[in-house]
Amino acid sequence: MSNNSGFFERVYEVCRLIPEGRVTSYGAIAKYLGAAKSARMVGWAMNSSKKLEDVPAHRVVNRKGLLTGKSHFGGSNAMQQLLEEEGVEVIELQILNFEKYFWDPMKELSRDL
DNA sequence: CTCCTGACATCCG
DNA sequence: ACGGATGCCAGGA
Repeated sequence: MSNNSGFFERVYEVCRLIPEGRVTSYGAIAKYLGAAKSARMVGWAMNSSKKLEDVPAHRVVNRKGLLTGKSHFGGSNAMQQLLEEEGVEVIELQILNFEKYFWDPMKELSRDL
């Protein structure tokens, strides 16, 4: 599972582990995988994950807490709505109290790994 | 088969 | 401090 050779597979795994009402950034996931510079790969992985229901890409935002990938959610504010439904306050694709809702895989998953 | 792009982040100048 | 260039992997044309 987590021993997959694919970089994407690891990204999917982390995304699935994101609890509801929580958000994380591409850089956090990338850094957790050991490739902070591969943050764009994380986004690209999400692109593939669009067809995967197990990957809540709407919980993954950029370092600014901005829902950059909302364009991939049908071109609507669906991404923002999903987050609001989970209890995350989002105004104009910008997450309020980003650090408060921020879920760090390195920090959270580090306990079990 | 080869080149470029892709939902970002970080370093160098 | 700000701007431009680089980096990672994989898929699409």
